[in-house]
Amino acid sequence: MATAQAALQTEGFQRALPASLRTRSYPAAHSTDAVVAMPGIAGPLQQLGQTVRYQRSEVVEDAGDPAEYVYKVVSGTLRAVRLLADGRRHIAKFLTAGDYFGIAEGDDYSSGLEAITDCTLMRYPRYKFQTTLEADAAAGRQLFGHICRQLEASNHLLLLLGRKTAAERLASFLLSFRQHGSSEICLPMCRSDIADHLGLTIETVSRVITKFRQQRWISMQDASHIRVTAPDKLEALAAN
Amino acid sequence: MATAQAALQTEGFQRALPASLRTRSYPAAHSTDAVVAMPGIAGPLQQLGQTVRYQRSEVVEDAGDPAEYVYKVVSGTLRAVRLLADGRRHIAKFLTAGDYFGIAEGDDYSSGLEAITDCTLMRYPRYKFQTTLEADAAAGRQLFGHICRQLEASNHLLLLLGRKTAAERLASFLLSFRQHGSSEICLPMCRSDIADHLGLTIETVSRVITKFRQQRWISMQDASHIRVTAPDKLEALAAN
DNA sequence: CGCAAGATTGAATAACCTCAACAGCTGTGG
DNA sequence: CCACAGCTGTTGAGGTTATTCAATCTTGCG
Repeated sequence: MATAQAALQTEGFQRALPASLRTRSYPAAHSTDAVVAMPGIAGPLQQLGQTVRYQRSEVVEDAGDPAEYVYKVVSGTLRAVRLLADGRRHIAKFLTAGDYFGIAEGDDYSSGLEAITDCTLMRYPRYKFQTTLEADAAAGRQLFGHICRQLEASNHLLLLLGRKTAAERLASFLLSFRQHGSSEICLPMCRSDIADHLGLTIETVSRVITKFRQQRWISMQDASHIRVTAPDKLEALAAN
Repeated sequence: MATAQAALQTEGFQRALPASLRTRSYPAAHSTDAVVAMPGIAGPLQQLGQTVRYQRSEVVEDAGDPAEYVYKVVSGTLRAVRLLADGRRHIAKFLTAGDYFGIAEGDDYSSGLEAITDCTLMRYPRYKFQTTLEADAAAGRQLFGHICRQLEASNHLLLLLGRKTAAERLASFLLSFRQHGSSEICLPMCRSDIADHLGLTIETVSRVITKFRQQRWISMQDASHIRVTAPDKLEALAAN
């Protein structure tokens, strides 16, 4: 690894470590795994799942670890994280209530899962999950649809990362967090999470948001509470 | 559309049309839909599919059109295309033999499908496809696995587009086209397709490939036939 | 040959990143 | 209560990467 890096530096492809890596902290993963009784959830999966809780910043699963469980988010927000060898990070998805993690995996998790807020998850042993699904056609159909929507979301994000400007990315991102019928946006994640999701730096995220505010397209109570005052402008920028 | 664009230009978020749009041609979609007898394909789907052929540059489906068919590639290479309103383009995936198109769709195709080379496809009416799948659990499992791998590929590409440099993107791309055990790469697509897949311009793609050649990491017979002479260097750059 | 399309190369520019400083908030301890 | 440290977010200056614009080269084809 270090030798490859050195070789590259002599041949014109060296790359400085991004500044964001210096300020980011990865808290240790002391999983509590508190198992709680969970009555009254509909569906055939309820018996074989456990309820588990994690605190803000806890690591639920690391990328590369054996994929033993499937998780379903009950409450809270999490991030699905991928890392390059030198620490550059991408967040493929923010997970909220109803989202699954660990379904479309091979033997190992291809991305990590980390709690952004305190959260509650249902955890299913993967082999039980699969056999149960095969027995229940309706649940299988539902899950198939879920994966399809997730693929569509990924492909949508590909276009954003491949072809949109920083301002367009932020506009798309903010609008995607709008609740139906409200102009209030609450962002549970910090700027570095947003930056790593949109393929930008925290500084660029901050500057674009400042510019939106100066244009009076948004107003802010604090860094995580945003009101969209000119949705048409943002929609024109997002353009999709 | 035009008004939104004008409004933006007065407010500091205007964006010039990318140069690549000027040189790119979108051939008319005169679909031939030649139906050909196709004997001897294994699986329960063979009866309800038609074999259709398309020539280089023909449009199979446009993004936004009603998703009536599922396609399976028999031979040739195609591209799954998404466009922004101003013409910026992204290619989410290059499809080759065995790949499906149209499975994970809602009512409409979310991306277009265009033939890069002359190609042969199996075409299935979508409703028949679904009902057949529900009747055949093994085929359903297989397709589920296929979608999962596709989602994994998309997420992998997200990291590439979000966090990798131009040289790293090209290295990853070239290596992904290596056939098992061979150092010869044959690229069926042109530079603008590569650029739109990797989120770059044709000029940048060209420059990086030139640099690889100058470093003697690759050699080229012509623009589409590349021999990898230093796979270790490319692998170190791709870093994944 | 002459033309068209794709590919390459060069020079100048723009967008975004890096580095650095600072502001605001929160929790801790005296 | 205040001082302080640590962390997140913001802002400014300057640098780097990839883009834009433009010219040239290559290849295939009538």
